[in-house]
Formats: sequence, C-alpha cells, structure tokens
Amino acid sequence: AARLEMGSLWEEFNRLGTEMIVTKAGRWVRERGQGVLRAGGTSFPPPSPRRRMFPTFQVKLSGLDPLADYVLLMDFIPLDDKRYRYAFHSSSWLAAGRADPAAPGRVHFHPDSPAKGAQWMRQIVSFDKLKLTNNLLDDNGHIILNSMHRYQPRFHIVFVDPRRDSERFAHQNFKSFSFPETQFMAVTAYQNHRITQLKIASNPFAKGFRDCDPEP
Amino acid sequence: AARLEMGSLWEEFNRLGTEMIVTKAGRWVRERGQGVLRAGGTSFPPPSPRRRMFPTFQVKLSGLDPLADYVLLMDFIPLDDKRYRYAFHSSSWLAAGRADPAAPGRVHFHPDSPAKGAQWMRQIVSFDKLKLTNNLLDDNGHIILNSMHRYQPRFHIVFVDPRRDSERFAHQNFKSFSFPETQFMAVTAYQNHRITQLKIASNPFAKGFRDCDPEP
DNA sequence: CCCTTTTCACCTAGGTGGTAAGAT
DNA sequence: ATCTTACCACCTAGGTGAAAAGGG
Repeated sequence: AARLEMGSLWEEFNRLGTEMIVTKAGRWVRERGQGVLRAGGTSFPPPSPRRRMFPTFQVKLSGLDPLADYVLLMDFIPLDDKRYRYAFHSSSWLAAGRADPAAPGRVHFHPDSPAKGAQWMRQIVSFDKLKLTNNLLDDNGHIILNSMHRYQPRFHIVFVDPRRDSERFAHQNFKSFSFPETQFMAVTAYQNHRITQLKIASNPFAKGFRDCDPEP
Repeated sequence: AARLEMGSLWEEFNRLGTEMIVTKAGRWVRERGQGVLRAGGTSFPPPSPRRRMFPTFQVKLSGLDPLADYVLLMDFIPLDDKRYRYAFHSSSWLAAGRADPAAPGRVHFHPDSPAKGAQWMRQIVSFDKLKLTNNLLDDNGHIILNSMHRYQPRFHIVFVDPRRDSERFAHQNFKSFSFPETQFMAVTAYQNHRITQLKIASNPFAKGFRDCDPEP
C-alpha cells in the first residue's frame, strides 16, 4: 500500500487549482564576480535544473516484501484532451481548444531504485529529484509536459522478478497509484495569485517573498 | 582493479604530510535573523556534520562482474603505535609517546551499496559522504579517529555472494586496497601552515581564504 | 604550553517567485 | 493578448579555515 504524504497541503493546493511551473532553459552559471555564461558553452559541470514539483510527491509504503527488490517510478498522464487558458477577470480556467500534440511520454525512476522492500518502507519515499520541463527536445531525461495542460501524476511499484527471462515489467508485478489531489496544471508562469501566495507561504525556498511571520 | 583519483593532489599533500581535521561538535543552527541554537536542542532536522576528508577519497574501478552485486566500504588503520606532536620551530612531527587507547573500529559503507558492478564502473566512485570525528561516543556512525595519530585509509570491495548461507564477508569475496599516498595525521587544527595553504588553494569551499587569482 | 572547542565570515550549490523584456 | 525567457534578490543547506576562547 502507499499513503500520500502532506495530503492536507496537496488538498489545499488542489482546492485552488494546483499549478506547476515548467521551464525550458538550462542553468546559467555566473563566473567569479562578472558576467553570466551559459552552462555547456563552458567546461562547467553538466547543468540540468529544470523545475521541481511543489509540493514534492512523497509516499509512505507498507506491505512490501522486506527482502524483495522493487523499482519505484512516476509518470504523468494527461487528464483530458484540452488546452486551457486562465481568465483573470473570473479567476478561473477555461478550455481553449484541443490539446497540443502529446509530449514524449517519459517516466522518472526513483534514483534509489532498485532497493529492498525493507529499505523503501523504512522512511518516507520522496521524489524530490524529479524535474519538469516543457522542452520537447530535452535530453536530460526530465519529465516533458505541455504548458497549459492538465496532468495526473502516477506512482508505480515494480516488483523485480528474480527469475531470468521473466517478462520484463509483467503486468502482475506492477502496482499503480493515482492520488486525485495531486492533479495540476502545467504553466510557465503562475496564473492564479492565490496559488502563488500558497507556494510562497509553504515552500521554504520562497521565504524571501514572505510578508509576515512564519507559523510555528 | 581500483585506481586512485586525484593522485597528483594526494601526492602533493603527502609530500608535506597530509593532515585531516577531526571534530567533535555537532552542527550549529542559526534561527531567522537572531541568535545561534545548538541543533538537537531544538526540533531541527538531525545534525551530523563532522569533518569530511580533503582531498576526497575517489577511485575508478574496473574488472568487476557487471551483473554481480558489490558492497564498497572504507576503514582506517593506525599506521603505528605512536602519538605525535608538531614542532613548530623545526616544522616537523615528533613522536610523543605511545598511542592513546584505540578508538572504536568503524567502517564506512558507500551509501550506494549494494550495486551492480556495471554501475560502480560507470563513473568515479566518491566517498564524499564520509565524515571523521574524534568523539569516542559518536552515535552517528562516523569514523572515529584519535587526534595526533597517523592513519592509513583502506578501500574494500566485497562481492555479494548470491548463495544463501554463504559465509558472510568470506575472505575470498574481499578485495582490499591501500594507497600509501593517502596516509594522514588526524588533527583538531592544522599544524603545518603549508598544509593549510594547500587546502585553501585546492578546496573549492575554502575560496574565501584565497589571496590571489584562481588557476585556470 | 599544547591541544581542543566555539563562533564567525565567506564560500559552493542550487531552489524560490518577481520583473522586465522578448517572442509568437 | 498570451506565453516564454533572462536575470535577479533572497532564500535553504552545508563545507571552509581564521580567530578567539576554553581546558588540562
């Protein structure tokens, strides 16, 4: 079984209509004390930082075989065949035609995979390395989404069958989970100001934008 | 086989007499805009930061079975039964009696263990999570060393025998490596100023103490 | 006197949304 | 009009040696 962590935060976002930022650009690197250079144009370490999700998708697992190997992964499926736009005057999302051509379907393997059931169950499993991009040509293995489209994150537990030549990813070795409260709209900039405010209020990395005191 | 990375840097340190800092205290945490609080006295995330090694112990592996599981680990053995002190006037280390009672012998497992040979060989294996302490009562699983004593880091590759009830850590499943150029003296503060200068010149985290330009 | 501990400024590394300018 | 990008100040998180203070 899998229990979603931070469920109340996810629900708070979901009531407003969760938005997740997607970006295209790679990382920009500042040289000592002067201008800005595009990473990759120099001999700097490989960039990658697209955008993470917030809240982070985290689950607490139970009921696994402690001694068996499991691979954990996530993917994202379109919630419908529509494209959306945000109507500021009514503060609401409106359907705006058919979906753009689907982005390449990708999966994100949890970087600790494969690992024993005991290890996965020992503590909360966090997908904080998962990054979103709207770059259809992304070659960093990030999740590719279309901006202004709605998505449902899915979480999969794959039992690693120790028998040789067992059908890879056989159906009976799969368990999948979809938490409706984690649905979101992919955007390149926040549309709903209440989403922005909730992100600022709840994401530690956005403390610089807070007006008032932190809650204890 | 295992090849030590950054060999020339290790040798440069070794010619001067490598020193590694060992620390007892936990991490100190600063509250928003005011005083300083000891981590652990508050509800902050668990501290731990003792001191890392610099240079970091890194190896490039080859000749492993790509499909077999291996555990990688390190330990540290006393190089002799002596305690030392540093004579500033002659800029040299002098024996100063017998060794203190030996610290609890601990090993550091590479956190990616166990993993397939193919994964270990794919890139350089870095022990940058390894931390040193002089706290004999350390309960964070760090490596415990006596200050003013000399040590030889050792690196071990353990083949994970898939047969049940195979003797755990059987001798024939062990391969060990000792690189003499990685010997060092454990200290609580640097003694040889030339070691300090070389650390400042070569450790990116010490850039704040550099006088002149970085080398290209 | 010699060694250890504490506190600090200064880094690396990278995750935030804001803002203004650019693109379509 | 709508979306995208570049750049920024401001954070989190944590790895440096210096310097001062502490301890036997």
